[in-house]
Amino acid sequence: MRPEDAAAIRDLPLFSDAQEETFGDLVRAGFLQRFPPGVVLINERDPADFLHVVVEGLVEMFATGSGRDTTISIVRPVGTFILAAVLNDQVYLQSARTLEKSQVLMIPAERVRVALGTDPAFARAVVTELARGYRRAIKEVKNQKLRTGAERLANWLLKEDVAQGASGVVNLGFEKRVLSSLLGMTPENLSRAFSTLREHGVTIHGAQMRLTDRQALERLAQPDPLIDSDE
Amino acid sequence: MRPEDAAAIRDLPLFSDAQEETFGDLVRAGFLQRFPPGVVLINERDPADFLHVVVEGLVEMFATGSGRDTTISIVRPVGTFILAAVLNDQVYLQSARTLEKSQVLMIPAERVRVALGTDPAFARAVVTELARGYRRAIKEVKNQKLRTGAERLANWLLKEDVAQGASGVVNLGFEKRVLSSLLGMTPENLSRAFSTLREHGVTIHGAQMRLTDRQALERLAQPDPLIDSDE
DNA sequence: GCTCTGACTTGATAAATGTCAATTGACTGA
DNA sequence: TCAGTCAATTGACATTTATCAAGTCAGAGC
Repeated sequence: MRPEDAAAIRDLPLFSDAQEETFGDLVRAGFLQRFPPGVVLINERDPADFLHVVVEGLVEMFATGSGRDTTISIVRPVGTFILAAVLNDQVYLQSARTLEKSQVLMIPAERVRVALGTDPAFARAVVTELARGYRRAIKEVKNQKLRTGAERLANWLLKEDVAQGASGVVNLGFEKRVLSSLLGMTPENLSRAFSTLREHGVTIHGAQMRLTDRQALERLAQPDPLIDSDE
Repeated sequence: MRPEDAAAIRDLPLFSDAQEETFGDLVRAGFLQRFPPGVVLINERDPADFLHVVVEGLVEMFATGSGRDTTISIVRPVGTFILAAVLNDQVYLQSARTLEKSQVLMIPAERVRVALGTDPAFARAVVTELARGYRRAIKEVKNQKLRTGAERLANWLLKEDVAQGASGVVNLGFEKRVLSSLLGMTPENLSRAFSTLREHGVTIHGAQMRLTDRQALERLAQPDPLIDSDE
């Protein structure tokens, strides 16, 4: 593992307060693997044997059921999955698939549970991270139940613009069909939602969107920090 | 507080492994209050000053946005809300309202955070509870995104029947409009969904439903333990 | 440069769900 | 017993979203 990768992992709030020994143990026990795009890393229903850390690339968390599938979230570097399954030693509720070439550190679940028991600072960080995960999930339930598809798209664009430097330009970074799945709609419907947004301050250029009238977009989106703010 | 209430709270997985002193501190610091039905106990956006324990009654967790509102969950005795907001000292993402006459113990948030830092057994229980909360929320995201309204109703009935003793009779326990909100649909649509289920093994008698052909209902519902099992 | 493939867009139609209004039934209070 | 209120049901219609099909475009491979 390159030193800068270890440093980036160390900087994650989950690990930043852990004792040096704890962090060293976790990272040394982990396997760092490279994967090409399109590889399924874990399957829902699998036992949670590893805590995965996305060091480089992009990973889609998804789930299937009733003959349908849906994207639950996109994990960027440096991000982890799935802490709750690892800590409670239960099966994964989601599958994960690389969207682009990725590097993933796989830390054995047992080592994470041991660290939880021996390092109080790490335990506190785990609590904070689990609470943040819960709050993000509640925000998503609200996003799905309280908003139409076009509203979810509008809010996603506003949020993503801020995440990408608030320049008024949003680069998608993955295929539109993944975005449609994340937002809870079909690819055709996402296309129609983008068409709707053309009249509300957005222009579309392939995988890049420009927010040309932010206030018009916000009027449609009605952003709410209790749904849209970062955790 | 009646001894049997304290015993019931003690039996909650969150508290059952806490040291006697920790548990005593938390309970003594709490205010036990009685509320009539229809009372809002907390509002979303409020600072999380208390961990609430529903000792008796029934509490609806709900949220509003875009001029709409939705029921996120129903808390029965003995259940708590909202641990994640208390631990991370952040605003509530949900509001709570009594559905019937209720007794609620309100434990100051600071005391919970102190207990987290001093009692390792309690801290482990907190981790487990936060992980369960996260997993429940992910199951709800899947429920909302992967299923139609009638499928959600069918699965709710199957699950609730088991929770009520698997007798084939489900007593709603609150108004149907609350159930419609919980399932993510309008009251009219719930009514239509119940009509649909009449042809799939369910008969409706006011607030009581009978499952007359469980297999027919399961064929429509397609229950999935990764969505429907208890956490 | 050409062909093929897959993502995306668009059109038409179907299904699911929401909105609005009217009616019915149960419950409460006088 | 009657009147009023509220929840629920049902009907009609509107909106949102899904499905299916056809066409377009960009990119990859030869």
